[in-house]
Amino acid sequence: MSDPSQISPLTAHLGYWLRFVSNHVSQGFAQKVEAMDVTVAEWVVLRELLENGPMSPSALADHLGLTRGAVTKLADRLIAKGMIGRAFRIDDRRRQTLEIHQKGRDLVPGLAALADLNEIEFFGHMRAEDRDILGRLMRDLVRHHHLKTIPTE
Amino acid sequence: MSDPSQISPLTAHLGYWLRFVSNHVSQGFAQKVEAMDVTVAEWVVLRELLENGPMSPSALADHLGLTRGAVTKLADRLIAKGMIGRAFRIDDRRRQTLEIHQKGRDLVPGLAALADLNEIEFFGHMRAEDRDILGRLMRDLVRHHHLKTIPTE
DNA sequence: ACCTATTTATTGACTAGGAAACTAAATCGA
DNA sequence: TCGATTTAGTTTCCTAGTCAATAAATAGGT
Repeated sequence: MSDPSQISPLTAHLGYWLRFVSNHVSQGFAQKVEAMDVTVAEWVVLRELLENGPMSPSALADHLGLTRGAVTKLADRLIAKGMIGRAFRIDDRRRQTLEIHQKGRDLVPGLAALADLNEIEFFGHMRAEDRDILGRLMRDLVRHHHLKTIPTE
Repeated sequence: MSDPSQISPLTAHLGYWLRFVSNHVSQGFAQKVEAMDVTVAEWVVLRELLENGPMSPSALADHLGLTRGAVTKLADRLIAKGMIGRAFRIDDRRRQTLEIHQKGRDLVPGLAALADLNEIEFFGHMRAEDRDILGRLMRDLVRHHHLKTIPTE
């Protein structure tokens, strides 16, 4: 029963390969942006706030597939760096709105260029058709499992 | 220059989708194994020690693509749970050997079954052809970028 | 033999995130 | 109106990993 030969190898799983590749893509991007004093997670938040405008931590959590706790901490770090701000509401004092500040806004174009560069470095060699297929498969998985993501498509 | 319309959306990047999907797959597996009082990282270690036999923390770090510090902490947790053991050597007292204990050994088949289940839950609905394509694209990326992988196949 | 360099593992400070308990505020219902 | 419930956000504790500094032991050169 504990015969190792009956256990499928890690590498038999698509999840294994996905994690493996994804980790390297993120790591590559992390190295590119660290010189700008921004982490990958922080970049995603900046990008999201710039594209969709100010929004609540909860909305951000839904969009990015994070917990609210994670967003609280991310926001704290970004606020400490002066890149975003918290605005409290008068109508409902539980709620707040996260909005990008000029310092954060100014960083986005440069970071976006690095993101594009990273994408090209990693996937640029693939045939356009294969890139399309990969994108379609990923979006299909997100849709099929109702994974929360950005509703702007 | 800071016109948002000139910045490609996050969702235009394959890296974004890969990260998004991969995170959910790993999280799903983490939830399945937590009932057995094991984390994903711990499972990978158990599986590695069962398949390749006792080895040093350094060797384990190389195999798994982790730093030694990470392995030290992982090993500490697994030893605390009684699943593996540390054996010190007399010939070179810097070195040690990590070996799986019976309690750990007994867990591996059940955990492997959960890994298979997770794979089916997440990718089982896809057409076999699409699964093949996805696996091929991932392996091609690993090969093209010479990403280090576990040599235990 | 002795000093230096290298190797092995550990530790502490840090980023990153999840789960669950918690606080505060608003809403709902009788 | 007032208690109960729901909601929004925070906090605490945990896993997980990095990097850098450290300690301990061995290896190597003179």
